[in-house]
Amino acid sequence: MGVAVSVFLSTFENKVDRKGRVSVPSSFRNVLSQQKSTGIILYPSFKHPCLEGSGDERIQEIASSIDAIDVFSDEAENLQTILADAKQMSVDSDGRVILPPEFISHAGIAEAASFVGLGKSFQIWSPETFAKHREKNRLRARQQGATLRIVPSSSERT
Amino acid sequence: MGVAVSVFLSTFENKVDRKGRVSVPSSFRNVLSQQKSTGIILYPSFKHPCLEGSGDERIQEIASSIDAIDVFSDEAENLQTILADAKQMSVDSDGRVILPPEFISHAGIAEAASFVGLGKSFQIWSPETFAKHREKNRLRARQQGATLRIVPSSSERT
DNA sequence: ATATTCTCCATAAAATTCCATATTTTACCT
DNA sequence: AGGTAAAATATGGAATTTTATGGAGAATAT
Repeated sequence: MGVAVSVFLSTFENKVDRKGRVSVPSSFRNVLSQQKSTGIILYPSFKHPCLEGSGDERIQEIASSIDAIDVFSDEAENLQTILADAKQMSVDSDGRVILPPEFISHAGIAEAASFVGLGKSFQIWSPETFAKHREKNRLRARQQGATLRIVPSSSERT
Repeated sequence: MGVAVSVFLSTFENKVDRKGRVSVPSSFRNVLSQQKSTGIILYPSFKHPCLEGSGDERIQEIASSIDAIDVFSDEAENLQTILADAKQMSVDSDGRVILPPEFISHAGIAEAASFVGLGKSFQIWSPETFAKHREKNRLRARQQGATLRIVPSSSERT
C-alpha cells in the first residue's frame, strides 16, 4: 500500500448489510491507524442529513473548543450536542463498523453508504443524497471558484 | 536526463491501456521525486473537462486550509469538495498511474492522455479536447494581449 | 432459552506487483 | 561524426495480494 497521505480523501461507496455492517474504506483505515485511533467517532451532522466521522483524537479537539468559547452561545450548544450524540464505534477485524439504527435513519441510509473524505474528518451519506449535495456544491464552487484560497502550509506534520 | 527543472513543463501524450493505466512522463516523475511525493493527487477540474494533478503535499495544504477557516462556511465546503473528489494515486514501479473510470469519463479520455505541465501543477486531458482548448486560449490571448507579471520568487521552499 | 452482538471463515472482485518486450534516448568509443 | 553499446522509457500481459462482502458459529446478555 502506498504510504497514504494522512488525510481522509476521496469518496467510496460500500454496501450495508442487514446487520448494519459496512466496510470502512481501506485508505481511511490507514489514516486512522496512522493517527493511532483504536476506533472511530461517529455523530449525526446537524447541518446535513449525514454522519460525521473521525479518529478519536478529533473529538478531543472539539471538547477543548467548547471550553474556549462562550458557554451560553449557540455555538457552544451545537458543540455540546455533538458530544452528546457521538458514539465510539469499533472497527472489526475485517475492517467493518456497525451503523446504529438511529444513525442509519438520520442519514437515510439503506443499501449502501458513501464515505466522503474531508481531510481531518469524513462524512457518511446515503449515496443518493450525497450525489445531490455534491452537485450543489460543485456548482457553487465553480461560480465562486476564484475564492479557493489555499494556505501554503508552512511545514505541517509532526 | 538533463538537470531536471523543479516545475511541471511542456506537454506529453501517452497511451492509456484498457485498465486505465498510463505512464507519467518521466520529467514529471522527476519533479515529483524532487518534491518527495510518493504519489500524485488527482481531482476533476471545476472549470474544464480535465483532471488537475499535483504532488501530494498539495493536499496537505488544502486540508490545513480548511481548518484555518470557519468550518461551516461556503468556502470550507468548496475546499471539501476538492478533497471529496480527489484521489491519491500511487505511481507504480514502471512509472504508471491508474486513471479511475470516473476520471476518465470526466475528461473524455479514450486511447490516450495528454499531460500538460502548468508549473506547480499539471493537467491531464483527452488529446483532442486539449487541442481545441489550446486553440481557444491562443486566440483569446492574442485578442486580449496577454500580460504576465513575474513575481521575483524570494526563496522558493527547498 | 432466546435474542443480539461479536468472531471467524469463505469467496469473489478489484487493485497491486511483477515480468517481458519494444522503442527511444543517452553514453561511449573509434 | 558515425556507429554501437548501454540505459531508460513506454507499453502489454500475467500472477499475486488485498479488499469487500456474505454467511455461519461462538459468546454475551436479557
